[in-house]
Amino acid sequence: MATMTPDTSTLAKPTARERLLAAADELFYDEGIHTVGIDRIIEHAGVAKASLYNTFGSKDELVRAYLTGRHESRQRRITTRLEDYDTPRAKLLGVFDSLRDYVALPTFRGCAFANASAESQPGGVVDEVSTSNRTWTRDLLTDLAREAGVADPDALAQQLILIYDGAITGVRMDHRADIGAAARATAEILVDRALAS
Amino acid sequence: MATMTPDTSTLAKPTARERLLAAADELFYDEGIHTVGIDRIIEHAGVAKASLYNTFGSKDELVRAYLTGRHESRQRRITTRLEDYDTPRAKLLGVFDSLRDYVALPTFRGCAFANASAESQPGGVVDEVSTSNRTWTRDLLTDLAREAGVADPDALAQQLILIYDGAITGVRMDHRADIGAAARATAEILVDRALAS
DNA sequence: CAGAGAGCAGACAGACCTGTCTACTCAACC
DNA sequence: GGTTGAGTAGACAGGTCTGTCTGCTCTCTG
Repeated sequence: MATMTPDTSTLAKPTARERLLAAADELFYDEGIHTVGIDRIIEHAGVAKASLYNTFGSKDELVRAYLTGRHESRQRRITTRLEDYDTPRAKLLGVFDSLRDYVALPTFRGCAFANASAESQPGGVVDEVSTSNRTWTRDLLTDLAREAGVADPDALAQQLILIYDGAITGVRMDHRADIGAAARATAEILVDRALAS
Repeated sequence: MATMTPDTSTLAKPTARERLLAAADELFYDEGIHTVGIDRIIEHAGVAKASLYNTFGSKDELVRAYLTGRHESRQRRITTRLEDYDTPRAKLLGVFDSLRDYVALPTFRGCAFANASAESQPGGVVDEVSTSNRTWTRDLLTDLAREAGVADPDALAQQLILIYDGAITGVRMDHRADIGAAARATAEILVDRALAS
């Protein structure tokens, strides 16, 4: 049963791929994709340039890996969080509990996909990963709204996405600590209103 | 009474400054600031490189002029629109009428300030202009909410900003035509709820 | 011990970017 | 008609960017 695949997540020193991905994640997210050059990334990762190009092939593919990683860790973060809640209504609001905690982190600097999209050509790598990330969120909220028994799940999901995106932009631009809580409260108003009708 | 100042907005050929600003506005907004080089701008403006540096001094100052122009035209657009409405409540919703129309334009590509901010160093030119733009919006909504007589104008303004920002992000990322209307409808729910209590 | 695979260090090519500078044109105005 | 100001065209410097390539050093495994 036990395979020989090394458990890279718990012990031993990280591979070049992992260090590159960690460096890209930090630098791209903090400073933007165009602003951060290959040299900064390999220096921060403590890795040779050849390792980057052997592993990823191009900066564009590194960007794809960076965004894919963000997408997956976001899915994990929310999915895990929702296990703490029982009812569909509680899960809907749990998404906003997760958001509230997330935007309060000192490392928060907005939505990685929106940020990347702002400085990329349409139709490129960024659009691909962004789209699947957006779809996942909308589906999650629509499904939960349906399970909760609201009359128009699409409409409620759309309202909640407005709040969700708005909180991310607001914290990013205004640096107000209370926006996460305000979003959670506003979401509750809209959920309960949809459940009441 | 009639001065000799040429009315550049109505007739005659635009000055180099105006053509540069128009080119910067279009290219920076469509493709991002880092992506668009000086050469593309002067070519699009039909202007010599020396004219750019004589007029603005640096690319950074051109960026500032671009964002300042966006800020001012946004103020004009909303202020003018609000003259059509009588009551504070109608004006609050008028902001979202304006938003709904604006995000429906084929040229819409999100918030110029948020986009610029995603690819700029904190504390630079972008932050300066962005901050005044954000403050203006918040003050506008807070003042209108107060005039409308709601119990907690700050809270309502915060909720409406969530919706406002969310609509901009949503249209930008999802390309859904109906988000503008959904934002208007959600704003109405929150305004009326604040007025009822 | 020998060999292989992974990674490191860094030079280099070629493109592109910002900003400067020179030399020329043209129109307005006293 | 001469001067002045605004603009044009384009070469150029100096830096930075991505991506390639060569040669070396580990470390693990058979």
